[in-house]
Formats: sequence, structure tokens, C-alpha cells
Amino acid sequence: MSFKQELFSQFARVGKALSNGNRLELLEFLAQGERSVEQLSTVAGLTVANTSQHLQQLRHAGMVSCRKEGLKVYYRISGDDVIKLLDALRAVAERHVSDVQHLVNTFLTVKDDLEPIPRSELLERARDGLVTVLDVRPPEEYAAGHVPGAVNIPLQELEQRLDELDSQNGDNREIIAYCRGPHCVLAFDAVARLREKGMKARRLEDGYPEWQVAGLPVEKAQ
Amino acid sequence: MSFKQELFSQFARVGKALSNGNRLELLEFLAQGERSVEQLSTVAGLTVANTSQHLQQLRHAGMVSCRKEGLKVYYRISGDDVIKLLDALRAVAERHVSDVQHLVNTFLTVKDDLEPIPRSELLERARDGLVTVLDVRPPEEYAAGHVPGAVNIPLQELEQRLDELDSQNGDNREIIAYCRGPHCVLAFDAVARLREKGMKARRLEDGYPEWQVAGLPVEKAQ
DNA sequence: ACACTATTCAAGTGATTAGTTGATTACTAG
DNA sequence: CTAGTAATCAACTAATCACTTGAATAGTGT
Repeated sequence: MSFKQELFSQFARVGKALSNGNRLELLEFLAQGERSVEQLSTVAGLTVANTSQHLQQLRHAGMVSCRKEGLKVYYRISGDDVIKLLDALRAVAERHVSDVQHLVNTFLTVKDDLEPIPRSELLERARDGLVTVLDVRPPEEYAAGHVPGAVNIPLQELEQRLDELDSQNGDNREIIAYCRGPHCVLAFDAVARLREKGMKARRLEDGYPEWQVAGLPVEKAQ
Repeated sequence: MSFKQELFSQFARVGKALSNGNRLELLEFLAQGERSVEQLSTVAGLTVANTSQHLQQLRHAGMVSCRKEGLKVYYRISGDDVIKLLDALRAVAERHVSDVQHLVNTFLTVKDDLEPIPRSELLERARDGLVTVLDVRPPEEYAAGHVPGAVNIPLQELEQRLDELDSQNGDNREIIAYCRGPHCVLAFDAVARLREKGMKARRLEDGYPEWQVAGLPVEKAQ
């Protein structure tokens, strides 16, 4: 096999890693931060073994790295260039694949007004990795329990820590902010400030307590 | 099938297009400019039928478009975002896949003791008349577009046409060679041969497609 | 040593993919 | 109309891939 062919088939190895919808979904979740195999398997709706196999393919393509801590193995995206690659892929897909355009238009932009988003809808979208969820309460309250996958940035620190949101928020996804409850002003404020910065932001219809009481899944600091 | 899965499997369609070495090679050639199916099949060493099938897959993924003129069908990259995607793929492959690093090191950087020159720097120096720019691609590709002021001498003819370069190159100015892309071996080869002749030669960091996409000026045969 | 958990490995099945071959379509030139 | 060319289509084989299942490994807590 010639050098050229050898080289192209190595590139194709990275391409192969991107050739399966489930793997792309895993990558999207990993783009949010480090996750264990089990977390990934539940969130993607795959068996643990299957998830493990996909993760190993990604690892062989050099797109993710992992670290063992006790029983668990935590996977993470292995570099910013991988995020850039995923964004480039999305850009091509959105621009050229008409079906994607149709899907995105139907499901996203129609509902993209100023009104707050209901809990039920947030859950789906957050699980699908389509939105970034922002918890603007103080760290102690966040630690005691929060919407799964939510990023915690207290309102006072929002301006300084905008970059953190940006990095989690590759292609200007919508940010959904929530706080203590439907009459807590923290989230209103946060949305207003994010919109000033040109980001897409909306408020969750109500706050964490309502979420919890509704029996929706929560995450806690350990 | 859920919206989420639908969306990811559409993205995966683009990923699939990148999952085969022959298709990546076809894309590299198409990044130089429009090509007929037959041209592509000979250059990639595939049968015409096979090439046609690969091209159709690329078309369904929205990465190439085509145009029929008489008997021939000419394919082309369907947008700059596709070039960016290919570069992002290359970047990830280079940085993370150890085999690629090994291949590149073995075949390329050994021959490249002096650092390649970045695009931005070349533009200034060429404008100041400090360097001679050498395009070692075949004449057809050169005609379709090239770096302004570049001299076109295909690699095979380099030895015979050294005098042309000399005449353009009064006081032993530096020669900057470029070709199809950062992994195209043509420019490496050219630099090696020029150095054997005692000339000062370096390689442009990447190739014509990247130059073009970067929005830098290009020249075309009329 | 024991049970228990998170992950990986190994083997198998059905689906998908790459490539070959020969026929078919669309167009041009005589 | 006929011969010839460029590309595509259709049918097929071998290889690869996604996913499942059950067993194996590695680390924790008792």
C-alpha cells in the first residue's frame, strides 16, 4: 500500500468514528464534560457494553481519552480540535443536507420566541443535548440538587464567566436559565444579560423546586 | 425514531461520507477544482463505476455538487465549509492518531528540516518580491487557480526547467513551493530536489485549497 | 476471602458497505 | 440511424459494522 493510501486510510479512521449517529451523540455529551461509561450509556439509551465499544472506537480514532478512578472510567474529548471538527461537521450537515434543515426548522426555531420553556420540553431537549442548562443559584443550593447536566454560574459571576458558557455552547445553542422558582428574579436577570451579549437565552418556566417535585430526574454533588 | 436520533443520523450521513479513504482522496482532488468522473477515477486508481458510486454518496451527503456538460459530468466541492471540515479532520487525525504522526514523520518531516512558511508570511514576502513562489501541481490545476505570481512547473519537469526558475530568481532568492494540500508530497519532493541543487527552498505550510478558503488573493488563467 | 459494581472482552447474528461486472441511459458525431 | 463515449444502474460477493449476550477483569467494601 502506498504512502498516500496509507495516509488516507488513517484519516478515514477518524471519519469512521463520525459515521454513526450513536457515536456522534456520545461525542456531543462528552463535549459537555467528562462522563462515566454508565452515565453515557443511560443518556444515549444504549447498553453499557455497546457504549463501551463505541467509546473504544472513538479512542482509537484519537477523539476521546479516558481516566480510571476507582471502579469508574471517565471519558472526555481529547482536545479542542475535536470540538472544531464536530462543529465543522454540523455546519456542513446543516448547510447542505436538506433533511437536517427541515428537522431543525420544524423542531427548534418555531418555538424559539421569548416565552419561557416548560419543564417537560426542557427535559427532552436537555437529554438530547440541544440546549445548555444554566443554574444561576448559589453553589450550595446547586450542590444540594440540580437539573441533570446544568451548569452552575451564580448570577453575580455571570459576566466574568461567560467564556465557560461559551465553551460548553459550541454553535450558539440556546441557553435555558433557571433559579429558585417561578417568581425568583435571578433567571430573568440572567436571560436579559445573555441576550445583551448576543446569546440565545430563555427562562425555564419555573425553578428547581418545581422540577424536583414534578418527579423529574435530578443530579447531586457527591 | 425520535427527533434526536433522526438528527444525529443525518449528521452521521456526512460522517459516513468521510469514512472511506478513497472518498477522502477524491475530495482532496476535488478541493483543487472541478473534475470529471473519468479524471477522478484515473487519478484515484478506481474503476469508473466505483468512482461514480462514491461520488454519489458524497453528493447525498451534500459535500459535492455536479454539472453535466455534453457527455461529461463535472463534480466540485459544494462549499468552503466542506474544505474547512476536511482540514478539521486532518488536524484531529494528525494530532491524535499516532499512526498518522508516525507516517507523516517518516515520510515528510525528515525531508523538511527547515520549517514550512505560513500563508500570511508568504503573502507579504511575495508582494515585496523577496521570494519566488513555485506551484508544482499539474498545469490544469494551476490554470484553475493559483497563488498570484506563482510559477508553474510540475514536479516531473522540475529538473529540466530549473533554468526558468534561475532566471526568475536573480540573487538566489528563496523559493517557496506548494501543491495540493498539507499532505500532498509534491511540494516536499520539489523542495528536496531544489536543495540538492544548492537552492534555498521551503514549503508552504499548506496547499492551494487552504489558501483559497482563507480568502487570500488568487489568480486564474483566462 | 467474599459479594458487589463498573467496565471490558469475546463470540455470534443480521445489516450495511466496498468493490466487481455487465447492462443501460444520455449524449455526440458521422 | 449507427457507432462510440461518459456516466450511471443493477445485481452480486466478500468484508466490515452495530448490536446482543454471557463471561471475564479490575477495583471496592465487608
